[in-house]
Amino acid sequence: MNHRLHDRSANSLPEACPGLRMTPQRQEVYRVLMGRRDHPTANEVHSRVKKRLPNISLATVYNCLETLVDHGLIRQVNFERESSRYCPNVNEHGHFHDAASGAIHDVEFKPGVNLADFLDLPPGAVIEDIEITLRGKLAAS
Amino acid sequence: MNHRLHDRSANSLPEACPGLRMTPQRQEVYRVLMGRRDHPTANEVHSRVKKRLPNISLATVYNCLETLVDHGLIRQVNFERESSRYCPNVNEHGHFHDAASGAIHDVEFKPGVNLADFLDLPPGAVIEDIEITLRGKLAAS
DNA sequence: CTCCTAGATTGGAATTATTCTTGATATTGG
DNA sequence: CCAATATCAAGAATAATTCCAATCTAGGAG
Repeated sequence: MNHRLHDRSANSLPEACPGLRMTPQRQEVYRVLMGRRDHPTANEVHSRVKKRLPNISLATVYNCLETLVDHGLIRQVNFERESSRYCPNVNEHGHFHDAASGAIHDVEFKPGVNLADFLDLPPGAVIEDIEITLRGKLAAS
Repeated sequence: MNHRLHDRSANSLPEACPGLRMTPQRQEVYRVLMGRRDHPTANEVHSRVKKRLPNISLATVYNCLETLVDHGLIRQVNFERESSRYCPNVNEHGHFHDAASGAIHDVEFKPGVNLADFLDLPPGAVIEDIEITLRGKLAAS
């Protein structure tokens, strides 16, 4: 049995993340996100985490999420003005929001595409972050 | 002097918009948005509108903006969890947020591009709305 | 091993954008 | 002109998130 690169099994934080102190709360918030790869809100994360850490506060969940986002371990995703959602997929990617089911699907870029290929960027623009959100329906296939 | 198609000079609502009752408040909210094509928040719109309609309430500005959005005359734009901003450009387009100046630039699609050309959409996805937000800096050119 | 300190956690209060409610006003069709 | 309907204003209410002050905890220095 060999190790896959970047195989973060759903149980642990990455062994070393510089400057990030590991705590049971952060560990569990991260575990919960990795375990079910949907896009929960802070509230939903709180509910899930409470199964193992019944006394954790919502404020702490917010803190943990913010810390994990700051360290690039998870991503924060916003849809319209709804509650923020959190996403363990740290690759550059977009989201498709299915209006019917409410489900959110990750949308990957096709390999080799470049933003400037399809967007008229302002001259001199250096892009640091991309957020692509699509809303629509999934036709019965 | 001939009329350009869709030339909405900065003074008036489109003559006819089915199902939309014109009122001084809506007129002025729209006028203000067309007059300065930045991306003001509801609060900023309120300030600007008050110059001509000193008694207008913020709630009414919110109502007017919502109505105009519902009728497709303006677009509502959200950045992260900041206040919503409103945009008189109703073409499909994205936004570039300059972190340094705070300015927001419209970003048009290059002609002829198709979403599915660069994104791996879920099978059967029918896109109804696209939101593309870029954050970054404008390098001195 | 114990103490000390920086950082983490908690619960609740505070904040902020937005929506809701209610009563007053205005507009339109008949 | 009147009734029905839509809009407006003001302030209360809501909901997500952040802030705050008071503990708590882990890890290093001694």
